Amino acid sequence: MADGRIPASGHIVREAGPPAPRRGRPRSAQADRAIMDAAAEVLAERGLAGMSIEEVAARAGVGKTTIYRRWTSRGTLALDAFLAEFQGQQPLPDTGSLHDDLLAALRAWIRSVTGTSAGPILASLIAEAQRDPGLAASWRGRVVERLRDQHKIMLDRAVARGEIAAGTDYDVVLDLMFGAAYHRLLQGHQPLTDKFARQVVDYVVAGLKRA
Amino acid sequence: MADGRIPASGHIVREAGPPAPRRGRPRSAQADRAIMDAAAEVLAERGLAGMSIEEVAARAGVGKTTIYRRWTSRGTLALDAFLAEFQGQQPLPDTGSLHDDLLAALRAWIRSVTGTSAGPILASLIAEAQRDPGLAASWRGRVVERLRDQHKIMLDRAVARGEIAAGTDYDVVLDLMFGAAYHRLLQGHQPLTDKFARQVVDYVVAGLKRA
Amino acid sequence: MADGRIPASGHIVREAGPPAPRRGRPRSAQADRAIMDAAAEVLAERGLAGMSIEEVAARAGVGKTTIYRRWTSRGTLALDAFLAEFQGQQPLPDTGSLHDDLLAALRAWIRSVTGTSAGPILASLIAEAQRDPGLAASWRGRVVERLRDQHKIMLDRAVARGEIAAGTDYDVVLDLMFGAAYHRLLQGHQPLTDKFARQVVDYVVAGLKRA
Amino acid sequence: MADGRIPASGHIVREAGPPAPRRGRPRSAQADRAIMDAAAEVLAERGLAGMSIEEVAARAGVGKTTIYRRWTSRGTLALDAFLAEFQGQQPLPDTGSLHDDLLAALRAWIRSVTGTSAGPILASLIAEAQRDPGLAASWRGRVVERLRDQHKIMLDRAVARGEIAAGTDYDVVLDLMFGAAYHRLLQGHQPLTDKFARQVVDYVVAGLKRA
DNA sequence: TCGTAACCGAGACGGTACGTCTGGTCTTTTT
DNA sequence: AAAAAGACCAGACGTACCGTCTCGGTTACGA
Repeated sequence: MADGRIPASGHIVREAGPPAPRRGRPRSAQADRAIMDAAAEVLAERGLAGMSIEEVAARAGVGKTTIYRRWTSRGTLALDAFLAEFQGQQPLPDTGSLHDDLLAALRAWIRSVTGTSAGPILASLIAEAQRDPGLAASWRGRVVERLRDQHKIMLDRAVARGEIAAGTDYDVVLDLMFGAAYHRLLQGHQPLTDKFARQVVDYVVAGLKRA
Repeated sequence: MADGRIPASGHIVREAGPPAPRRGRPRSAQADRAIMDAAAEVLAERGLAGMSIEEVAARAGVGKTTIYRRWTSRGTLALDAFLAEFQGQQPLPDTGSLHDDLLAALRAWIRSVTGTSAGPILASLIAEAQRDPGLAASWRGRVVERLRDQHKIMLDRAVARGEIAAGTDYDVVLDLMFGAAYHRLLQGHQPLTDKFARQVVDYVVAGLKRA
Repeated sequence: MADGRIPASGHIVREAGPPAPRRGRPRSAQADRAIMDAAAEVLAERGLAGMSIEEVAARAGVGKTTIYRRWTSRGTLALDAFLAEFQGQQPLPDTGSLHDDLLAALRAWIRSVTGTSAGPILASLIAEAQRDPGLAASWRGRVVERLRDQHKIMLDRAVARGEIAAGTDYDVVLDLMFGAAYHRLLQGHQPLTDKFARQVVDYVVAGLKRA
Repeated sequence: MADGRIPASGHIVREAGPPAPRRGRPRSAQADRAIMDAAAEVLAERGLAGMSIEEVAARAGVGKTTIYRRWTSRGTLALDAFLAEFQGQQPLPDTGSLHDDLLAALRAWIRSVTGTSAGPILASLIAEAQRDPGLAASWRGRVVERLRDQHKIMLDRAVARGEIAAGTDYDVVLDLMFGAAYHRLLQGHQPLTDKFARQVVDYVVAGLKRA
């Protein structure tokens, strides 16, 4: 599963059969919300490095155990709080042209990352994932792969339209495009401008049509 | 300067004039070496996340202040220990063809990153740089820019040979290529294979010639 | 009442009248037994300090509330578990001589306290009573006073036999004798030997006849 | 040693020889005082059961580690704070008569225990010692034995005067007398009155002269 | 025979305190 | 003036229990 979220009740996971009885007091949805809100708040104020479980618990008016019961680590909690906002800001454009689709997608990403507090948070989540294997797995499964699946649809359409060759390696194409963008976000050696977006897409599409 | 290393003597930096008298006991070169060795050792064993100043000091047989006197943070110490090995493993190929130059450079990078302990350390240094502005500055100045300057020489040669256009934006080209590589290193969603290196260089060069 | 045991049903205590209707599901005698057994087990293994309600509940296969419904505190539960064994090990000797009666009583107490697990448990119950007023009251009512009433019978008999004066302050006599014994149990500065028992009784009886 | 106090510096204990160099920063005497004062304060306010290391640290304006560096447990810290006041309140009377010496000593003990906050603290220290072997050892060594040595001097004098026999077992005599007093303190079944003191001493001295 | 009251096990809840770890600083003596 | 040593304050960590609460369900009585 690898989503960092700890499932309710210590029972063995059931594959099928009746809907499972659910014993004991159910998890409080209110606590859930309070924790997520508090986490998002602290995250925006101080970043992931300055976010302690202790403070999130205090702000949410919740015991620390109530957090530890749901998330395995600071990182996975932050990921959930982050995705609540970031998820859905990444559209799946359909302009009829690969070039314009990719450009729209990249622009949306850049806009999220430079225009909101998402940029540094996203960066620090990748950073945290380097030391928290559980978060790394969640990150790959819930962010990287999910976004990538969306983006592959654009490439599928381009193949269907005959714009690019059928055997194209989608992963490499997307690594080129988003790798460049993540590179600038993480290293900070150059700004994430709109001109950059256009240049990247131009190069990538040019390479695709030639290759 | 931004190299994270703290210069000897707390005196005001002298611009010119006599070679400066240097009062008091000079810094121990032996302590220097012991610290670097200990840091490299811990770094290899436990990674940056598991490296505490406390332990490095203990292993080096050195007081904590002796470390704090030389480096501003855990990250800058780790950077120094890292560069002692990584520096120089990145060659400046000159094959007479842009494609082969880029491929050789990327292959060297991938070899360092997958074949030695440098990969995870490099990743964790980038991670640490997200929370330590001093390290971020050092990282950009001593790693990113330095390597980039090397790589730009390859592109200069290609322009001179007439392989690519004169106005080409080197930064974007290098971001595409190395961005893709860093992307796979940091996200871990796909492996850093030789095939990947070839594909990336093919795409980038194709795009360059077309654009 | 002060016995730490909580009576069934939250109803107002009735003074007299019909035998009370008793509505709702009656308390499970099986749970009762399971709790007492589990408590005795943990008590023997880890002592009172290492006995948590949580673990007793888990071992007894019982919800924590089922325990809290019956006992006001860890101490009162432990007292019940303790008395189940200790009660009845303290005989009421009747040898025809005060000296021998007291000696038999003291010997029985010392045997319980040194020969079984009762010693440390008894000590830790007195310890716990210092911080739990409810337990302190129960302890006095159910252990100290009860035992004392028994011992006073021996003194009554001695008075009847003309062995000691009629006005003798029983409390002081018993405090001397058992105080010395408790002292050694709690401070551990000297062992509770049979010789000690004999000496104590000798001194006390000598003092009684003289005074 | 068994005094619960942790000696400074991690060095091996030296038996003899030069006064030892003492490396590193010495323990702060100011922190020492602040901790003791804070502990005494909390102890008086809430008793030992309500005294947490956390609060003592906070009140003393000191890090928790600074306390843990000096004392092995809550109990040994409390003992130190307690003895700072209690020690010295127990005189060594010399009236020329065993009866009057013992009475004066017992009265002084009762006065300390009933007239000041020492009573409940003393009781809770004995209680705590039942679960903390380190405290138990300190308690025996620093309180019980020390006081007992004082009291034995009174008995020595009585032997010298020919008041009591030479072979008298001092431990039993003192257990009788102070055992009775501790008994009332810990069980609370009867008050520690002056009449009680007189009766106890009368019985004990009567027993001694007869035996 | 049904409703209602009190019980049952499970487990989540808000808290407190634990003892440890590390960070970065400060204070000694020694070189 | 720098070194090694080690104590200093601060504060987060993750855990253990506390005593309470909220579920779904059971058991007995009395209407």
